[in-house]
Amino acid sequence: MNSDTRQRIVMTALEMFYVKGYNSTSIADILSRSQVHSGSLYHFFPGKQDLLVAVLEFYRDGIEDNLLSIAWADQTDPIEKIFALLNGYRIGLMMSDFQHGCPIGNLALEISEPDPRIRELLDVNFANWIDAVERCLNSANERLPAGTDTHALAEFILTIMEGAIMQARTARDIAVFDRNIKVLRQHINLLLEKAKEPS
Amino acid sequence: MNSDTRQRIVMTALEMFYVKGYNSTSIADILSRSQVHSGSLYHFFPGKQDLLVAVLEFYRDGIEDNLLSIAWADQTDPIEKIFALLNGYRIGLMMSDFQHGCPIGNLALEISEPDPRIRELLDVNFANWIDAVERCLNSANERLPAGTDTHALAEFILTIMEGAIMQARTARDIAVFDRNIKVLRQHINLLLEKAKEPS
DNA sequence: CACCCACTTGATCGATCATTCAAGTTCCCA
DNA sequence: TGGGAACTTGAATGATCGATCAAGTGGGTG
Repeated sequence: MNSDTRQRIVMTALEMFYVKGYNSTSIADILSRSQVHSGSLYHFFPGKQDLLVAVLEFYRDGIEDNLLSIAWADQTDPIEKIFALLNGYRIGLMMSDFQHGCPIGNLALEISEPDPRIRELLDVNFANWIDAVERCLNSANERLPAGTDTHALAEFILTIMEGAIMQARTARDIAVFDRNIKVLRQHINLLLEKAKEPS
Repeated sequence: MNSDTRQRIVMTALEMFYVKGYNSTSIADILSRSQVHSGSLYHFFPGKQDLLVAVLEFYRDGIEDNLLSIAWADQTDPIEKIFALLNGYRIGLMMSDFQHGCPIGNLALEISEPDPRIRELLDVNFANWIDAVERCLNSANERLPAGTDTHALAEFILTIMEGAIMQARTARDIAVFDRNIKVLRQHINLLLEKAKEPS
């Protein structure tokens, strides 16, 4: 099986869905960018939705190697790992002139009546991200107030990342992103301080 | 000038962009739903983008009367006004079975290369929302720690609202929204407590 | 009454959409 | 070496897209 062409299609689609969105990316766009002919694409994927499924699966399977391990390369403090991860998105925003946000977030808002497979994959991608942050928080457990709900806090951090990217892209101003991260940092600091207080 | 038809078109477009998104809503959709013929629509609007502009202007001009005054009807405490506003989106999510999120947020992520008018209107709509929340925070100024950046905090609250809606819609689970608001509440409480400390 | 102009009707346009398919080509295995 | 499966080519399809426009209708004004 020639998975070379298949992979080129998926990678091209990933990039284009990322930048233009799913609905605004035509099959013709993908074909011309990936130098593949329609027959080949439809040999591997029954339809456009199935291509989206493959893209989301690819993204899901690459989170560890392509996102976390890179962002965390030179971070040992688990709290700083979280901010390093957020900084990765910041860099993506700036390097692409605000074209790149979060691939999953874009799709999550765009797809209004998703195929169950797609909704599930969006969910799994969010869940994996939250899990990774939650593991960081759990590693810093003794520095946080007793009884801190680390899952809810990790979810909250994803929320801020998605919301901050949305606003920074709209304003085309990285300062919006930075201010949001700064307030998050203040919240974390308040938690760390509170944990030091005598109970 | 017959602004009756015009208004019906704008209201229909608002609702459909809200639920299906801009790209996924066709002119034909709007025509059949609003019982208007294409010639009439193009009499009032040169093109689809101009219709989106009208929708965003309509939304901008209605924020005070249609959003804030309703959410704040029986709230006097400025902090509680903020949570009442957030609760309005919560109700919208539940009543529409997760179809309604934030009209502006959806469009902000969907429109990748916006007409300058559109980007500006998205920005203004966000700015008005932030201003409203900032006014609440300023009203509660003496209860917050000295030197609190109320603009950044208001921006942060919008961020959380947008991110929380995104995740709750994807999971189709209101508990996600609630957990996010709960963490925000904890943050606000930490600020209120800190303000009471002797300096 | 006559004229005009705002507005409506609805058929129609070319472009683009996702998708199909018959006719290739390549390559592995028997 | 021959056959068949995997894959490629690229023209073609019908549907749908946003947009156009000539022919109306109706109400207000001169």
